Amino acid sequence: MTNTATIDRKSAERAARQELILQGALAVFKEKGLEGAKIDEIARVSGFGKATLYYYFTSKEEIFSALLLHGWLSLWHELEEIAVGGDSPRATFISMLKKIAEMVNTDRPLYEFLFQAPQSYTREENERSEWKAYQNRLYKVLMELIEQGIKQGEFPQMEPRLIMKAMGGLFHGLVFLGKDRDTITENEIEEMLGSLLG
Amino acid sequence: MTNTATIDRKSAERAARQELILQGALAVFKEKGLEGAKIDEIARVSGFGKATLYYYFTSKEEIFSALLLHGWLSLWHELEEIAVGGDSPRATFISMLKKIAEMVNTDRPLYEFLFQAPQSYTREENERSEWKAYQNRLYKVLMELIEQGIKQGEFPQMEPRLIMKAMGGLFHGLVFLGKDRDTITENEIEEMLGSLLG
DNA sequence: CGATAATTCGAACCGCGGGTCGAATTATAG
DNA sequence: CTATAATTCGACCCGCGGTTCGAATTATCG
Repeated sequence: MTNTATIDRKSAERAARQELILQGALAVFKEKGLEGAKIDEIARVSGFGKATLYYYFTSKEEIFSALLLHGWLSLWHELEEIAVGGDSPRATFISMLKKIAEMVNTDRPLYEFLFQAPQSYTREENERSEWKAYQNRLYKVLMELIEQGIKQGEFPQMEPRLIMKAMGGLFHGLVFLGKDRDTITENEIEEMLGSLLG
Repeated sequence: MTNTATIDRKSAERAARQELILQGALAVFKEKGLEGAKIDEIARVSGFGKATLYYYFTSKEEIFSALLLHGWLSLWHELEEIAVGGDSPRATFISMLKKIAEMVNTDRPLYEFLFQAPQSYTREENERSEWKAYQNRLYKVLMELIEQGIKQGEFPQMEPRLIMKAMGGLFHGLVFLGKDRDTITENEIEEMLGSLLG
C-alpha cells in the first residue's frame, strides 16, 4: 500500500507538471495567437510528448480553461482587497482599474490572454467555465460601484450600463490597443478616467 | 463571336452573383462568428453549390477580403466628405465618429464584421489586402485631426497616440461592447467624447 | 440545330490538427 | 529482485473543412 507522504509528493509533482504545461501553452499563445496554438507545439515548447499532455489534461480546452482560471484567481486575489477597502465608489473604481493595469504590466502575455480569449472563446456552451464566475464577479462589482457612484454624484448622471461600456472600452483601449506594447502608466490611466468622469 | 452587349450583361450577372455570395457569407458570419463560418454553409445560405463559390472566388479568404473591401469602401465614401469639410479638427473628429456610429446602426452585422475581423484575421501576410489601405487611411486621418487639435488647444495636451487609443477604445466600447445590441445614439457618442476631451 | 463555351454542383480528395493506443521506460512496494 | 502501478511518448487514427474534379446542364452563336 502506498504511504501518505509519497502520495503528497506525487500529487505535488503532478501539479508542478501541469504548471509547466500551462507555461508552455501561454508561451505558444503569446507567439501564435489563440487560433494558431496547436497542441503539438505546446507539447514541444513545454518539453513533454504530445500524449503526456493528455495524461495531465483531458482536452485542449481544459488547458486553456485552467490557464484562464489561474489568471483570474491571481487577478481577483489582488482586486478583492481593494473592493472591500471601504473607499468611496469612485476611488475604489479607479483603484481597481489601476491595479488591473499594474497586473497587466507585470505579465502582459497572461493578461492579454485573459482579456482576449473570452470573446473568441465564449462561443458555445463553455459558458459555465469556472473562470467565467470571476469575470462575472468583477463585472458585477464594477457595475455596483458605478451605480453607487452615480447616486452619490461622483459619476456623471447617465445610464450605468453606458458608463460601464465607456469605461471598459477606454480602459481596454489604453491598455491593449496598438502594436506598440508600451506599458501604460497608472498615472495615465487615472488622468484619462478622471477626465471622462468629470 | 460574342457581342459586346452580351459581355456586359454577363459580367453584370457575374457581379450580381458575387454579391449574393457575399450577402450569404455575411449572414453566416453574423450567425456563427468568424471562425464558425464554413463554406458549406455559406454555399447553402447563398443558394449555390459549394463548387460554384470557387467559380466566383478563388478562396474563402478572398470572399472575406471582398466583404471587407465592400464595407470599407462604403464607409469611406461617407467619411470622405466630412474629412475634407474644413471644420475645426475637433468638430471634424467628432463628426466622423458620429457618422461611423450612424453607419453601424444601419447595418450592424456588416460593420461588426468590419471592426472585428481585422484583429482575428490580420495574422499572417494578408497585410497588404486592399481593404487594409482604407483602414490605415482612416487611422491616419483621425490621428492627424488629433495632432491638429492639440496644437489648437481643442484637445488635451497629451501624447496623440494615447488620445487615439483612449478615443478608439471608448468608441469601440460604446458601439460594440455588451450582449445587448442597443443601437447607440449619436448624442450619447457626442456626450462621452466631449466629456473625455474636456 | 449543332458546336462550343459558360455555369453549376455533388462527390471525392487531402492536409491539418485534436485526440488515442500500445508499447516502453521508470518509479514504488513488498 | 520481482511484480505492479505510474508515467512517457511517437505513431497512428479520424473527422472536419477547404479545395478540386469531372460530369451534367444551360446559354450563346453561326
